[in-house]
Amino acid sequence: MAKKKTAVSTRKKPLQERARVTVEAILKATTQLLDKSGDVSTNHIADVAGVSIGSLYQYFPNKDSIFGTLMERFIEGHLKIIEETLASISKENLNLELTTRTIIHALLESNRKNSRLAKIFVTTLYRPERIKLLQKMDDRMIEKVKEFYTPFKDEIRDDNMNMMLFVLIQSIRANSVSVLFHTKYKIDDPALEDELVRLALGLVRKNP
Amino acid sequence: MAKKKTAVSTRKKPLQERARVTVEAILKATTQLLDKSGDVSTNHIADVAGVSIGSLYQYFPNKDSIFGTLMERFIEGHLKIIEETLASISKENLNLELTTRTIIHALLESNRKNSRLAKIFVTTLYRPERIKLLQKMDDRMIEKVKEFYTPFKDEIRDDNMNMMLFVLIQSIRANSVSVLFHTKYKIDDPALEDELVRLALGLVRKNP
DNA sequence: CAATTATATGAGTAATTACTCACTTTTGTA
DNA sequence: TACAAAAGTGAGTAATTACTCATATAATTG
Repeated sequence: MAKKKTAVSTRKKPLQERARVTVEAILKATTQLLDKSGDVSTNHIADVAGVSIGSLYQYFPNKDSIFGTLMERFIEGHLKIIEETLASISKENLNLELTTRTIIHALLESNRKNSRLAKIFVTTLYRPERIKLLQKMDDRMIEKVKEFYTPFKDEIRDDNMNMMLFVLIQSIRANSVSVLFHTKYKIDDPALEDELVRLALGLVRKNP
Repeated sequence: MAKKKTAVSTRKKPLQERARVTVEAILKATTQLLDKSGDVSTNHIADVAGVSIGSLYQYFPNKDSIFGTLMERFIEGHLKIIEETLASISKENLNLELTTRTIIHALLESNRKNSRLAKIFVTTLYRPERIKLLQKMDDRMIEKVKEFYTPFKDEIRDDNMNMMLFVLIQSIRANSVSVLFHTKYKIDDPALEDELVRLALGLVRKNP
């Protein structure tokens, strides 16, 4: 069949190490195929992963759940980056511009390294079956960034906080992903980082 | 067959009025289906359009070309909005903030009214077969916005001009589309417009 | 009013493909 | 070692679906 909705994940959780290897191989193969080839059928995924199609369906209830898993990982990665930056910044000598730049740099770097995942993100994100996940993840992002900015609460605006952060997050995400598709504007161009820092500060800073 | 690449558009151009009606019906039906239903097969599109599948293939060499046409229209619409705003602004009493707000307002309004098309845009844009079109359209957008800002060249930055405008365009586009998928942040929330205006000015204005 | 060209039709088809299931092999453990 | 549970296999299948083509109708033109 071409389409089919299987009941929500009643599949096995991998318990043994070899099973975890299988699952990872499937995810890796999917990433590769989504990036390169046109053929992202489950059979082909299984082939490339060096695994039988039966094994694939032991751990993923349907094809879409593979994409879903990849997407969750992508956002989790971003949340983790913010957390780590949050933890690493020195509590003395706090500097709004510098910490903003640090986090933007880290996000850009992450998208550069995981460009495949990042591209898949944008091509599979805005599908009806994903919207809820998207909203939940955006909420978490906003909370994290809010936390990130608390040490600077005297410097930043407090009107419109949520919308402001929403716009900030969307902008950084959109730019750091869309450059992956462009040849003219590149993710490792320092000018991109500069513009995003300027964008962020222009948004969050109180008007003097 | 599930996939097939037909030679590039060797199809008929609609000459008579009835043929143009047919083409429009197909595009309209496709828009509807992409927005609502899961079934966007060509047969179903033809059904909803009230047209035979044979007619569909008289004017579209393959399924994807329908999406391509829709996408071109979407961007053409945005370019037109900028042009119109450009034409309408009074040559005296030029005001950077006001004109920026005018154009952002118009773009948001356009996306609100054509929300279906806007959503399709984002879900079908970043596919390998579209990237070239995307780049060409982004280039045109940048040139248009550059033109838009020439009357204010004393007030705005002139370093990094292209990257600056690229980031600006991506940001406005991403935000005005992504809110269409969210329930919490809405496209007709005045706060969104405010944030985008702030974002734009923060990016383009010279540092005092 | 032909003759020509444009438009419309839709049953048929060849490919593709998501997923199942009956079965085998491997691993953990009592 | 025996047994159960976990993991792995892959041929088979039922749907789906993009697209063709032989044919019919409508509009245009001379």
